[in-house]
Amino acid sequence: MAATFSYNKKEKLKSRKALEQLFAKGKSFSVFPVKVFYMPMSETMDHPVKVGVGVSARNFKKATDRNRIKRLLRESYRLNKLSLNALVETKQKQMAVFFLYIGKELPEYVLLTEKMQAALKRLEENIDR
RNA sequence: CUACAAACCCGAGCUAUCGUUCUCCCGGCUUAGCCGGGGGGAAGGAAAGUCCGGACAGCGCAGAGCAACCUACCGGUUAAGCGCCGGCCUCUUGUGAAAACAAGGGAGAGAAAGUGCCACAGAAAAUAACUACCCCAAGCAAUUGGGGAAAAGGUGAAAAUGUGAGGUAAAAGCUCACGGUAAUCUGCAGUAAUGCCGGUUAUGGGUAAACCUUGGGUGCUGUAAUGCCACGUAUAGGAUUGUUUGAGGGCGGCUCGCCCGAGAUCCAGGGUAGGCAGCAAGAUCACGUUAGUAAUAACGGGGCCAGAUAAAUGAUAGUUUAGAAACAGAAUCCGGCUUAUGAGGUUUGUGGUUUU
RNA sequence: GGACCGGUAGCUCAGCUGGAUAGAGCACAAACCUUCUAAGUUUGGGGUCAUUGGUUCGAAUCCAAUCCGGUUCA
Repeated sequence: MAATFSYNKKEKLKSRKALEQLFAKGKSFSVFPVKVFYMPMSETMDHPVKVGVGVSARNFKKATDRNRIKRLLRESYRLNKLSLNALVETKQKQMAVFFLYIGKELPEYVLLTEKMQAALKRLEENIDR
């Protein structure tokens, strides 16, 4: 697959079953204000790394705010995902990842990009464990 | 010219790079799909609150009674409405000597069917007699008893239709005159609410956003409805109950009636949580003409304008308006109402200032 | 997406149905008791009854709209 910055339907984590498993059995760490859930998957998927994003409706009542945070999360993942994807692919693994925003204020794009880079780096370190 | 208020309009444009979703065309492949290239569409005026009303679907194309809920001046408008338009009555404010005019508000049927409630104060708060007044009786007298009488009495949100005259023992709509209010009848104007003139009757405090009465209306549930396809498990276990002496059901609260009827309820455990239709051409949008005071309707030719499913419009940089736009994100679809909202524009009203 | 409930003192609640004093417990403050503290006793302060409007003589209570918080169905 070509190394692009895409983030289309295939790369999204959509299955309700997979999400339940991820939250129940997956591991997690947080790089404030983002909490990362991740889990290696055994069954084959149509893309090696599937990613979802989310915000709590409790912290952000307005739908526009939630939409914006999700967009920013997606954007920062999309632009920084390359090395993780390459690593996972060379190791012949499959992964499900979920980014949950746990802050209580609207983030700046620059800050969120930094945090996302840090989170992805840590994911790469933890990939074998 | 400026400040404030109200109503309406508008709700951002362009360029570059990287991306999302739907769709059409072309090409390729290992052809229910995927990949590559190209074209096109892609949130709102409120998408919101869920406060009303429909469309559509299912429930037996739901039968009777009660209950419950909604609604309430009149006419028009609409698919429909607690919306909108026009009118009537009424209240408040302003101007005015008044008539009236202007602006704004009105859950605007019935208190003369019945029941309830009306604190404190006050004689009394609704079949009014405490004081004072008048008459009769008793008593030397103070006074006591019986009756008449709503004309006077601090109060109170509210006190029994106002003024004047007659009348009387004292009084009283008891009678009369001029009024007020309510009901009703004739006539006139108006489709009607209602208004005006005249007559009759009454003079009964308020409260129906207290119960209630009257007129009108409502079957219920909602697109996660509903129809279908695919996949999977346990045709297993325990308890209670029932099979014509009828469990249970027919998605509304109760009763009745009708129909179906061999399973029903609970416990523990197991499985699935995918796809297609519904689902995007319609009470549609903008324009024009005609009818109408208006809401709105009819006609004409023209346009096609989101369709996702952990859920699509973004990020970065520059630039323009005007200041790195405010409120804010479709989820079955429409018509309203309500609320939030940046800058600018238009109109109307009020105040101030300057010039003539 | 639909349905429903609530908002009263710093906290937990009553009062609302049925209209006229805003109250209870805990907490807080002061005094008494004690060598001191706790406990106990007595006293006190503290409320735009979520907001706005309406009905009424009078509204925490009735009605309407709005804001905020919560529950529930599939």
